[in-house]
Amino acid sequence: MRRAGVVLWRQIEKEIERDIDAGLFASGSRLPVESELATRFGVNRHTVRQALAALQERGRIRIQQGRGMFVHRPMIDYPIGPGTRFSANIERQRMTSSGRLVDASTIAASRQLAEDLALDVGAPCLVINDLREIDGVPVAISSRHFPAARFTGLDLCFEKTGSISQALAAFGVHEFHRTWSRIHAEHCAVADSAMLRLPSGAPVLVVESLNVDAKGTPIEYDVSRSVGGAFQLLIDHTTPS
Amino acid sequence: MRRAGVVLWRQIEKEIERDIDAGLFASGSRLPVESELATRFGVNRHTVRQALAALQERGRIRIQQGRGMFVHRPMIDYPIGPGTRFSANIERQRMTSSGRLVDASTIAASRQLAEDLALDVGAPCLVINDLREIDGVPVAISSRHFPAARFTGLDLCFEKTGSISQALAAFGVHEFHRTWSRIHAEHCAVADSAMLRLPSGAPVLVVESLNVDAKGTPIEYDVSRSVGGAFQLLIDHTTPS
DNA sequence: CACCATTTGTTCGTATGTATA
DNA sequence: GTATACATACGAACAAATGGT
Repeated sequence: MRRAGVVLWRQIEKEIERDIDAGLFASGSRLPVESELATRFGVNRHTVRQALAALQERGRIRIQQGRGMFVHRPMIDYPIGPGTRFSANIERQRMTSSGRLVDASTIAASRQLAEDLALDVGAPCLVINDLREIDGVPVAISSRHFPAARFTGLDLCFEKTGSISQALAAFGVHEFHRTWSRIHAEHCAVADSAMLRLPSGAPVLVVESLNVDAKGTPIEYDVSRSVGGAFQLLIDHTTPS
Repeated sequence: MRRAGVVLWRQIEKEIERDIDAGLFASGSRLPVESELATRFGVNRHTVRQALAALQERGRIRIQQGRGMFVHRPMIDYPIGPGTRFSANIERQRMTSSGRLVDASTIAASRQLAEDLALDVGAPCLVINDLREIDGVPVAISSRHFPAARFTGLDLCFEKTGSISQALAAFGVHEFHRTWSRIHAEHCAVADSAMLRLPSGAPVLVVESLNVDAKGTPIEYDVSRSVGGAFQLLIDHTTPS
């Protein structure tokens, strides 16, 4: 197990970090106590301590004397602006992201939805719910609303490609950008708690947004609910684009 | 009681709305059942229903068959951009806002804080904690960090005026703007739960931001924790200013 | 699982006032 | 003035959803 050329505590540091990344320890949860880790890795307690100190230095865990060690999964930076794309944001941070279709249906536009998508009240809207995962862990549920008249069959296209951008391209929309975002926090609805693997009542970050095509016509109204500590939205007020 | 010239159900709608605004029913709490309201107002159940339907249409209550009717205090729209100011945002929506100093202290800049405020690590920083209230209800706690070297005494100035803008003006800063914002959701810390009158664990919206003066020098790093359903941040991606 | 009470939703019918042609 | 259409208001009964026993 022990690789040559790399000091022991570095190997242990990497191994613990892998466990954290794999979701073996939830963010905020307690790590096993030092002595337990020492026996697991078959080394002295001092050796584990060196690894743990390094992890704390890099902000991966928080050590509190007398209480324990708590894993600290750093939030994923998520810049939002006109050109926001999910996968690109995540993959820039060396993580794998995937979207999975949960269900699709057609509803009649409510007053608010009609206003956002510039439709008549009651106009048919295609709703696609998809679950976004990062490194295999579900982090967000997205409810995407499209004018059904223009995008019938988009759900099938999305299911095949797994990407909204590609699905939209199949409908002739090669370019689109975000015009506004609305953000608030609420507690997780029971319906979502199962899919996001959260206790009902846990905080979720809700981001609503509107995408328009190159001509400025609204094409997608999106409500995305993400796990509380998963994302940190970044907004740069200096650059317009 | 019945005014002439205004139809009955409109009068009842207004009266119920007044009760909600007066805080007679807390946000999320159940309204009396239809029959009870009908007898209270001395009208038929249909008449109350019309009033209630109108209130739901305007988003003031949420009606659920079999469960009841629940008051829904709408989120306060809070546009964020370079020129974001708290009081101006709130007072635009016909509410009274006030800031109250909780405490002030001087700390040494951490690595992150030093980076944000363009200071050396360990440089003294003035921290002002203030509680923001709307219509007398606490909605947010702000932790404002200033370079102590430039702004010693700012806390006293803030305590007197109750406004950061005015306090800064006294220090020769008449113009400042926000360069970036970082946003995430987490659950309420025990320390804050008392002041925000929240159950510990309730969702809070955390907004970090950096203000710079006219020359682009960082003057204030701010962490604001607001009650989950209180605010809806609005971001307009089309206008840079 | 069935059963029940509570509460909102829906659909009849009836009567009245008001605006319009 | 009359006829028509529409919104308002009341009454009674039943349907449907919810939550608990």
